[in-house]
Amino acid sequence: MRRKPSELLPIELSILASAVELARIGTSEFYGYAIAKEIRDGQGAKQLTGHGTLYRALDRLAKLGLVESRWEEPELAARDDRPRRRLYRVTALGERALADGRVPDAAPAATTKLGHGLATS
Amino acid sequence: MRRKPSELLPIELSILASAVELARIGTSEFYGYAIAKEIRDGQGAKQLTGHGTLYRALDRLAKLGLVESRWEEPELAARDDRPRRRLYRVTALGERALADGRVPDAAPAATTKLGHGLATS
DNA sequence: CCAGTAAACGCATATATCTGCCTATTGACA
DNA sequence: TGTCAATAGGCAGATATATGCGTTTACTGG
Repeated sequence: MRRKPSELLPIELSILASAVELARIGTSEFYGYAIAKEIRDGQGAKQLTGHGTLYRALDRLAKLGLVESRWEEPELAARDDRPRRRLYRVTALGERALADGRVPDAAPAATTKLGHGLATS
Repeated sequence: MRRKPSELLPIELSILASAVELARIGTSEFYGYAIAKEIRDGQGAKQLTGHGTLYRALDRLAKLGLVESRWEEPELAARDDRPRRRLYRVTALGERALADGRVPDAAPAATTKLGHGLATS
């Protein structure tokens, strides 16, 4: 789909919106399956059929630095007798991205532009 | 299907056989999914389509005392990054059942027959 | 021997995450 | 503007276990 790097896709917006809403309610961390259900119920992104799409979207958001993730403590999942969850939280960058509706470019070549275009790796 | 209590069903025989074979090789404990694959590959029980059938068979074997189960340590599953397994091992009773091809009645009303027929619950 | 019923089976789905593979879409560039 | 390529989406399946529900099978009792 040759993504435009500054724009958020509908599904990504849905995720961030759901997550921020959850955080407002009091749940600071979320996980894929729960978001999937919420999006599906709310018709957020015209129904995601499988879950693959969502998990890949989460990967993208993580790569963009808009969310952070950690694995749930294994004992907790064991106690609740269910598969282990990967817990996500929206970063400050993520919140800004949602508010702006666009990705604040993480490597700010915008203002400073050191060496203008030199490979920073 | 109105089970005859003394007989083992094909799937139950398959499970016990696979498990005992595994034990002979050196793996004393097994788990549902692995057995499912082995049975499916070996055409043990004319292909089990879903896994529900197998897990219920395992429950029955456990209830009969032919296998024992325990949950895998959560940290181990976490380290291997996969869902937690329920580990089974064939009991002595189970081995005997497999050898005999029938269930040695667990509550031996056979020989002793104390009080002949009194409710033992 | 036949009817009634208990129990096993098959299929679907829930819980959770992730990957592969093919298709559809779209931004970028000529 | 039209083509190319990068990427997102969709479907399926792997990893594990478990339950609900309708159908089928087979045992048991009359």
